[in-house]
Parts: sequence; C-alpha cells; structure tokens
Amino acid sequence: MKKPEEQFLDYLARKRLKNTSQRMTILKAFLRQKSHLSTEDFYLQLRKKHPGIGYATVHRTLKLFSECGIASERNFGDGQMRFEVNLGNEHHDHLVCTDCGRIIEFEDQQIEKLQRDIAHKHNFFIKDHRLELYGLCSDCHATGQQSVS
Amino acid sequence: MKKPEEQFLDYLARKRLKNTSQRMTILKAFLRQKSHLSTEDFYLQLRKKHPGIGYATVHRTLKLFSECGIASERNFGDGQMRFEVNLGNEHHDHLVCTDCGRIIEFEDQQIEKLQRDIAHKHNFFIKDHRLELYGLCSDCHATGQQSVS
DNA sequence: CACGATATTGAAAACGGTTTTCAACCTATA
DNA sequence: TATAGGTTGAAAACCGTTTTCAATATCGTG
Repeated sequence: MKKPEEQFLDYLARKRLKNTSQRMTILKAFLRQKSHLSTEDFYLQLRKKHPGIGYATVHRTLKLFSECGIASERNFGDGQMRFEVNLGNEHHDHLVCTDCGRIIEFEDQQIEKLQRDIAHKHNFFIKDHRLELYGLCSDCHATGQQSVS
Repeated sequence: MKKPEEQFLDYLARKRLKNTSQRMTILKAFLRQKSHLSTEDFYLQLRKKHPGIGYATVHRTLKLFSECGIASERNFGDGQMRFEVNLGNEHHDHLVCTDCGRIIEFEDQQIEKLQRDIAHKHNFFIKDHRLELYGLCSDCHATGQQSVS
C-alpha cells in the first residue's frame, strides 16, 4: 500500500497535472484531520492558517483526492458533501447522531457478506455501497433528555 | 393499518390544514406511481395531466406525505430528493444501478438484526437507517458491455 | 348561505452548496 | 529564461430546494 502522498503525486504525474504549493498545503491539512468534514468546514478550518487559499481550490483539490483514491466522498443527506481519508483497506460504515452530529465508524464483515449474497441473488454487480444508521448517540440519549428545539 | 388516503386526511384534520383539490390530485398521482421519482420528475409527469399545479405545491405536498407517514424521503446522493410510497410495514433497502438508474428494492431481516446489534454495542439509539448498494444491474453487466458515454 | 378568518396556491425570487469562468499567475520542461 | 499549458482566487453561474407574497380557496360559524 503506497503512502497517500506518493499516491497523490503519482496521480498528478500520470495526468500531467502540476504539483503546487496549494495542493500540498491542502493535502497535509487533509491527512491531518481525521474527521468527516464538509468541504465548507474544511475550508473554514484551513483558512485560519492559510487565508490565501480559496474555496474553489479546496474544492477542486478534494475532488482530486477522491479521484486518486486517497479520499472518499460521503453524503449523509444533509446537503453537504463530505470527504474522509481512505485509511486502510477495509470498508466501513457510519452511525450518525442526528442530535449532536457525531459520526461513529464501524465495520462488520457479516453485513458485508450478506450484502454480497443479496447482490448475487439479484445478479447485481456491486461497485460500492453505503450503510448509515441514524439516531442518537450514547451522549444524546443516555440521560433521557433530548433537544427540545 | 389505515389506508394512505385516510392517513393523509386525518393528518390534515389534526393539523387544521385544508383539503384542497391540488392535494388530492397530487395524492392520487403519487399513490399511482410506484417508482422512486425525484420531485422534479414527479412534477414533470404530473404536469402533463395537470398543467395548473405548480412545482412549489408539488414539493410542499410531498413533504406533507412524508410528515404524515405515507411517504419516505430518499436521497441516493445524486443531489435530487426522492419520495417513495410507504407500502407496508417492513423497511426495505435499495440496489441502485449506476448505469441505467434502475432501483431494486430488497429486504433482509438478518442485516436488520445485525444493525440492531451494532447499535446496541455502541449504545446508540437507531431512529432510521439506510443501506444502498451501487453497481450494475443484471441488464447492464450481463453482456459485458457497458455504456461508453 | 354568506361571511370572514385563515390556509393555500403559483410565480418568481431567494437561498445554499457546488461548479465554472476568466484573467493573472505559476510550474515544468527544454 | 522563455514558453506552453496547467492553476489560482474571486466572482458569477448553476441547480435543486425553499420562501415570499398577493390573489384565491377552504372551512367553521353566524
């Protein structure tokens, strides 16, 4: 498994794209954050340290990350695109707290297996999948109190 | 289990909302279609027979369906909101063909069970979930040919 | 049945996030 | 270092969703 930096540089070379300071800055910041930030949030975060980098560049660079395989686009249905670092090998899914926004990752080989079975039954070739459980995380339902808004 | 029409009328009464001809027209059209149409597509479809009904009304009425429980909002990550009729009782998930757009429904009690197990392990209270498998349906990968576009 | 309070409608505008445009500016290569 | 061609940031365009608003329809009441 190649390191993300290499993977990105290789991709740039292969596509005859250029290695710019902005792209490197964004790459470093992206690898450092381990959360599931929306483009907007990531941009705001980045802007604190690097006010010169524009939103368009951030957006374009995140898409490059996705294209070269070091990131995945996620969409939790809140109208914002999110990018997450592709760490390992294993696919993982998400628990999304609808109260505080916390996102918990999990993986389950049994579920993955059942998904393959279903695809097979329908003669369907799976390219990707997503599984998200929406609800209240331990912090938000523990005490019985819920947001009243 | 109440019939969808009743369920909707009850909801209107309960909320002191009014029973208008547009709402009834949209309800009938919505129950007739069994697909997973986007608001846009549903509106275009409806407009053929009922040119007088505006997009805003369609949109607002579909949201009412969702609120009163006879419809569910779906989001397959293509930037369009989709509504589907809530037929029965059982939750179901989707196979989405990325080539022809076909959507196949399925349900699997084992997967549902595993999801509950995972939620329990994380002390997470599930309100909703979604599982989508993206790939090629039997028609689109059977012959080995893929869209070239 | 007619009235009047209030909800609803359709068109257009506003909105919010994403994507494109474009002129100025870099980067890589020779 | 010259140059061709990719990149940048700001602003505008875009696209689906949501709101606004004046005109209209509905429903409970007198």
